[in-house]
Amino acid sequence: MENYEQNLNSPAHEEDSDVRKGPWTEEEDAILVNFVSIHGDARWNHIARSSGLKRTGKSCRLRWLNYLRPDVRRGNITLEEQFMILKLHSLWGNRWSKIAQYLPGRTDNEIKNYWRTRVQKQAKHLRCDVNSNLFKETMKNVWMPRLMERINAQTPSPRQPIDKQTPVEPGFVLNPDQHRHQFVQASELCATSSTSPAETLSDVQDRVVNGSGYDPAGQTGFLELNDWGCDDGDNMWTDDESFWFLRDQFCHETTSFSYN
DNA sequence: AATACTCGCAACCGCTTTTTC
DNA sequence: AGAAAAAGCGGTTGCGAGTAT
Repeated sequence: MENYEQNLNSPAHEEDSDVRKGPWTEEEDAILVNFVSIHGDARWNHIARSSGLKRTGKSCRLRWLNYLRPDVRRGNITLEEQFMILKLHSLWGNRWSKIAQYLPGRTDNEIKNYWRTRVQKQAKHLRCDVNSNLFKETMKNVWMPRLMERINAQTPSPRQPIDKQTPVEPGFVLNPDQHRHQFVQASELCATSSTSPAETLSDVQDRVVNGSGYDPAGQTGFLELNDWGCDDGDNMWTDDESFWFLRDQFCHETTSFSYN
């Protein structure tokens, strides 16, 4: 731990060989919070020097943004947030800070970690490259509808239902009790778009739905959506306009797929 | 109970972009 | 206008906790 905290191989531009690295202590946190509350969260190098912390400005900024900022939201990523991440990543790729702007309280670092630990793990289990069209199609046509299905199932919609705004189209089944759209099961989906010649979307769907073709040596079995690290009880995000906008948009996109 | 392994996440690094002087 | 400094960003690393053997 000593080596970790006192890495002497710091970059040359950091003249102070006394610079601290590694995990922040409670005392350091308190100093930084106190200093920022008085002087504001700008000019990080100045803060680093003036506060007496033996940290770089970059380190101070990162600690503040990712941990100490009062509006940082901690805890499991909700289903709605998962949906947002998948959707926005499909639009913008690894633009973590841009994605984070649409997830209040979440940091780019957290979203990046979520993607790497959960989503890339899914790709690995499916034996797809995370950047492949095949995996993207699977995301869009299998995981996102299932995620939406679970979101719809767990909470009443706080907004005007979509079915009152738009006609019901192929690809949707209206649930009259809840006035909500219920997505078809992934196994019933039939993609109309093309996929890689070596393996079709339905091949991957087969692994998703049935676990067939899954490497038995893996022993862990196929990961369900429940395994994506969400907490079903944590659903405080359904009032967010961004989420509902994306949900609506996604519902329309999904109509391009049809039943078998 | 001990050891090996896996996973999640905080924090670092290097590069790029923006701001300041 | 240009150089230097600061801020921002995405990729990567490695610690520590939890789990499997």
